[in-house]
Amino acid sequence: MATIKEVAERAGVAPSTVSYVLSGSRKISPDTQRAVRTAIAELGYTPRASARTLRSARSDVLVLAVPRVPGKYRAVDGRFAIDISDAARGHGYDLLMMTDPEGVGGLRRVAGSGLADAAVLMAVQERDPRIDALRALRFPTALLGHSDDPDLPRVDLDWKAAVTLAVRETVSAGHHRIVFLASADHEIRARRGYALSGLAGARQAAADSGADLRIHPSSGDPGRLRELLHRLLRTEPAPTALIVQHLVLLPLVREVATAHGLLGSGPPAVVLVGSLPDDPGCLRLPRIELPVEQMSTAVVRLAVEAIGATPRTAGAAEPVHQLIPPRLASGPQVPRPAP
Amino acid sequence: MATIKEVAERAGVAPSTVSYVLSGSRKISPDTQRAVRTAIAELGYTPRASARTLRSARSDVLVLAVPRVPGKYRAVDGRFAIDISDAARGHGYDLLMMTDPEGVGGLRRVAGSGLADAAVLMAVQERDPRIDALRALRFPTALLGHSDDPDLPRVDLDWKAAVTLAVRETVSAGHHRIVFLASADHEIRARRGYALSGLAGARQAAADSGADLRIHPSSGDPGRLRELLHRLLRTEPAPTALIVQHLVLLPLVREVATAHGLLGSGPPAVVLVGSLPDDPGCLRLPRIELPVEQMSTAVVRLAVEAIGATPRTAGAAEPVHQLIPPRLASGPQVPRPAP
DNA sequence: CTGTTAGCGCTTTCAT
DNA sequence: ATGAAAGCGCTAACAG
Repeated sequence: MATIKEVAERAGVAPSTVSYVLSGSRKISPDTQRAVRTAIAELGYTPRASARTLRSARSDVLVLAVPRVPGKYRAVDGRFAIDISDAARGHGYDLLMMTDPEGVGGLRRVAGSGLADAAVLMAVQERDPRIDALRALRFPTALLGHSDDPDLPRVDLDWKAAVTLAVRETVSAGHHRIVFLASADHEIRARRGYALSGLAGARQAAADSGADLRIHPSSGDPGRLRELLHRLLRTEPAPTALIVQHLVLLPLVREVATAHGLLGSGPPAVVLVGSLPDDPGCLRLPRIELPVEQMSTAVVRLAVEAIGATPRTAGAAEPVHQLIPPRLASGPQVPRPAP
Repeated sequence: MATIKEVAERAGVAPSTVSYVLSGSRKISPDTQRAVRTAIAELGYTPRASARTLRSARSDVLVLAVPRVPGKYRAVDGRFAIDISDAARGHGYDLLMMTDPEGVGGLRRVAGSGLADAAVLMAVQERDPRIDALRALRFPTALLGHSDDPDLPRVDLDWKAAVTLAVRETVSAGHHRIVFLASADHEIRARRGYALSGLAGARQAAADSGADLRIHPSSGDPGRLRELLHRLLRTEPAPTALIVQHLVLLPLVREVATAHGLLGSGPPAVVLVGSLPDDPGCLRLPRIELPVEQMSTAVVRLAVEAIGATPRTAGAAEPVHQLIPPRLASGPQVPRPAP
C-alpha cells in the first residue's frame, strides 16, 4: 500500500535516501537511518517487488521445474520441492513451482518474462526439451539428477557408490548370497541415470567382493514384481539378504520378503538404496537415504551461482558436476545372516 | 530481451497496439494482428512480468503457505503443493512456495510486496498467526483444512462423513467387532479439525449402527503404537476389522495387523481413511482417499474468487466453507469376516 | 480501428 | 551525507 515516496515524506528525506537505507549501498547518518526506519515501521511499508524488479532486472525468484506424469505421483518430487524452497529462502530467493502440464511452454514463459532469475530442473531426461528451451534463452539453470548434458551444472546422489556401499555393508555383515533388486526394467530401458549407475555399482561391487550377488531389474507392475521376487528368493541356495533400489512398491517387497523370512520378528535383512529421509515406511530398515536436504542446498547454490556467471563469463570455467557421496543412515545396521 | 517497443517498430504499429493484441481488450484488424504476431514470434518476445504487474497491480501469482516442522516430513504437504500448482495454472496463475522457516515474515513480505495476488494456507492451526498477518493486510486468502476462523473461505474433506462411511461399509460387509484407530493423541490434544471430526464420525457411526466399535486414539510413538495395537487386536472377542485414520505409521500397523491375521493371504480387513491417491502402500486396501486434486482445484478457485471480492465487496456474502464428501476408492472392497 | 501519453514504484547515476 | 531526476516496460485513459 505505502510507497517509498510516502515513507520519504514522513521521514523528511528524499525517496532515494529511503532506498539507500534499505539497500545499505550508501553511507547514511544514524539519525536519518532511525527516522527512515521509524517511518517504514509506522507505515508498514514493504517495497513493491515489481517496481524493484523492473528497475534492477532481478526478481530474486527461482523457478523449479517439477516433472509431471498424469496419474502417477512420486513422493520424492514434492519432498524436493519443499526442501528446495527452504534452500532458496536461505539464499534470499523465493521459489516458483512449474508443474508444466503444458509441456515446456510454462518454463519458457517464466524464464522469458523475467519472473525468475534462474531455474532448477528436476529429474532430467536424456535430450530434455526444457534444457534446449532454457539454453536458447541463455537462462541460468542447474540440474537435479542425471543428464547427458555436459554444459550445465548439476547435482545428484552418487548412485553407483551408493549401491556399492550397500553391497559392501551387506557382505561385511556376513552375507554371501544377496539379491539386488535394481530399478524397474522400464527405467533401465529409458536409460535413467540412477538406474544405470545403480546397476554399474552392483556389478562392480559383485566383482570386488566376490559375493554371489544376483542382480535383477525390478518391475513397475505389482503382479510381475511379486512373482519375480518370489522366484528370486526361492532360488536354492536361498539368498540371505535383499538390497532394494526400486522403492516405489516397497510395501509389496516387504510383504514378499516377510513371507520368505527376511523380514519378521528379527532384524531385517533388507537394505534400501535411495529412500526418503523420515519416511516412516523405511525407519526400521538399514538404508542409504537420498540426501534430499544436501542435494537441495547444493542445487540452489549452483543455480544462484549461474546467475552471476552467465552474462559475462559465458561458460568460462568448466561446469560443476556434483556427485553427493552416499552415507549409511544412522540407526539399524545390516544384521548377520541366520546361522 | 525484446520489448514491446521493438515489437511495435518491427510490426509498424504503436506499442499500445501490441499490448491490445496481446490482451484482446480492443478490436484489432486482422492485418494488424498478423503483423504484430509475426513480429512477436520473430523476436521471441515475452512481456516483462514486472512491468505488467507494476502497471496493472496484478501479478497472476498465488502463494502457498506450506507448514513446516523441522525434522518431520509429511508426504501430504508436497503432494498438495504439486496439485495446487497444477490447479493454479489451470486458472492462469503461477504458484510461489512459502515454506516459512522464518515464521510468518515470509508470507507477510510476499503479500505486502505484491509478489502474489492471493494466498492459500495449508494445515491451518487454531489461532493461526498467518491468518492474522494476512487479514491485517486485507490479503485475499483461502484455507485448506480445518480452522476456527469463520471469516475465510476454506476447503476440507468431510472427515466426519469419511469415518462414518468407513464404519458403515465395514458393518455392511458383516463385521460386528471393529477397531477404529483414530488420529494420534497429540493431534487430538491439539484439537486438530480432522482428528476431532474423525472421532465425532466414529461415535455417531457407532451409535447409528449399533456395532461394537472400539474407538482409540493412535500414538505418534512407534513403540507405544505397536503395544497399543497388539492390545486392541488381542482383546476377546477378537475384532474382525480395523479402520485406520492415523496413517503416518501405516507400515507398522500393517505389520501388527498381519500378525493378528487381519492382513495376509486373504483380502485385507483393514480400511484406511484419508490415504494419499496413488500411494503404492495403500493400493490393495479398501480406503477413502484424501481427494487431493478436488481439494486443490476447490481451494484455488476460492483464492482466485477472493481476489475479485476483497476490494469492493468486503465480506459481503457469507464465506464459503466447502466440505468435500468422501468416496470409497474404487478397487478393493471391504471383505466379509472369516466365518 | 489505431496512436499518443502519462504514469505504476523503484534504483541509480549525477549533482551538490 | 543527501537530493533531484531519469527511466526500467508496460497498460489504459484520452484523442483522434
